[in-house]
Amino acid sequence: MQPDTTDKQILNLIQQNAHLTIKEIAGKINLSVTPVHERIRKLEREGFIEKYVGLLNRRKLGKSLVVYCNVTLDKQRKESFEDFNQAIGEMEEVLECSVVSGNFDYMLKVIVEDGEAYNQFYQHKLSALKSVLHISSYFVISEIKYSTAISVG
Amino acid sequence: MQPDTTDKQILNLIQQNAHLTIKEIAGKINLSVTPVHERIRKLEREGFIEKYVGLLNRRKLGKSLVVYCNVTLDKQRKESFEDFNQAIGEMEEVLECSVVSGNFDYMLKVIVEDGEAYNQFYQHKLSALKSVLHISSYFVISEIKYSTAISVG
DNA sequence: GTTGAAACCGGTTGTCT
DNA sequence: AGACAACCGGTTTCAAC
Repeated sequence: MQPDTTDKQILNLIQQNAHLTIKEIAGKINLSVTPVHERIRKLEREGFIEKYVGLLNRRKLGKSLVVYCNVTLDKQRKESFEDFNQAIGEMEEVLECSVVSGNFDYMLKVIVEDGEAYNQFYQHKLSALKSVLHISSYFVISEIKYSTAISVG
Repeated sequence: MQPDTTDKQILNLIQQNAHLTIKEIAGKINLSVTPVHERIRKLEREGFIEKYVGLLNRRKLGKSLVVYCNVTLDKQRKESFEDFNQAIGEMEEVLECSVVSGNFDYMLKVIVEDGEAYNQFYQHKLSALKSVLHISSYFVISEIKYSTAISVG
């Protein structure tokens, strides 16, 4: 079942602020608490809402450096992809990893303390993987925008 | 003030699941509710926890295509950066945007319905910006990992 | 989908150690 | 700083419309 307009309003509110009370949501969309409560449970049950998370300030926690990496694998090797995917899944420094089209194979987003920490990660973890052929690193100098909210029209 | 070990345990739990009750958190770290409650309020007040959000399933909502873009600006133009930053901030398709080191200027993460929607975005929004000199697009074929949780050691 | 009521449970606060 | 207990408010379920 696809969400109707009311469901989409609720989804938009929840992906902005998961601490809104049902009362507050109901007020914003001019409904009473009962249907809002039912709709949220349904959206959770059917998987439109995957999870609720707290977003932390990485700088205050000492994670000042974000790096995007382009990784190319050695295609000659058997099961390169499975090995790589598994290893990446276990690396806490890697927040995002996707297979992409184009000149290289993977796009990664890595978060670490600083340049030295990235050097450690690069040398001892990422380039240490046998399936990795080439890596290009792009250091984030300034974060213009970061959002987890997709546009729900 | 930097978070101590107990604070870090709380932060790790909250960035995994913002719907844990204080009781549940207290149980997991062998404390009673009072100190857990106080610590969370402090972590919020001091900005270690920035916000609480619901994460949606983009595929179920019809947003099947993720594209990473490398954008180069025309440096000759005055105020290219300010113009570009402002325009990007208003584009709902762009979830992440950072200034990066290297061959190009910006790394973007864009989420849209499908190839046709990306084409519309590319032609009428992104490349329509006067400050943009060059764009390279990398389509996500498979998402291996996506997390909002930074490692809090 | 709305209202109202009731039970329940988590958040919140004060007090004591 | 943590434990305990009491209070308050939101959540959840139900019935009736």
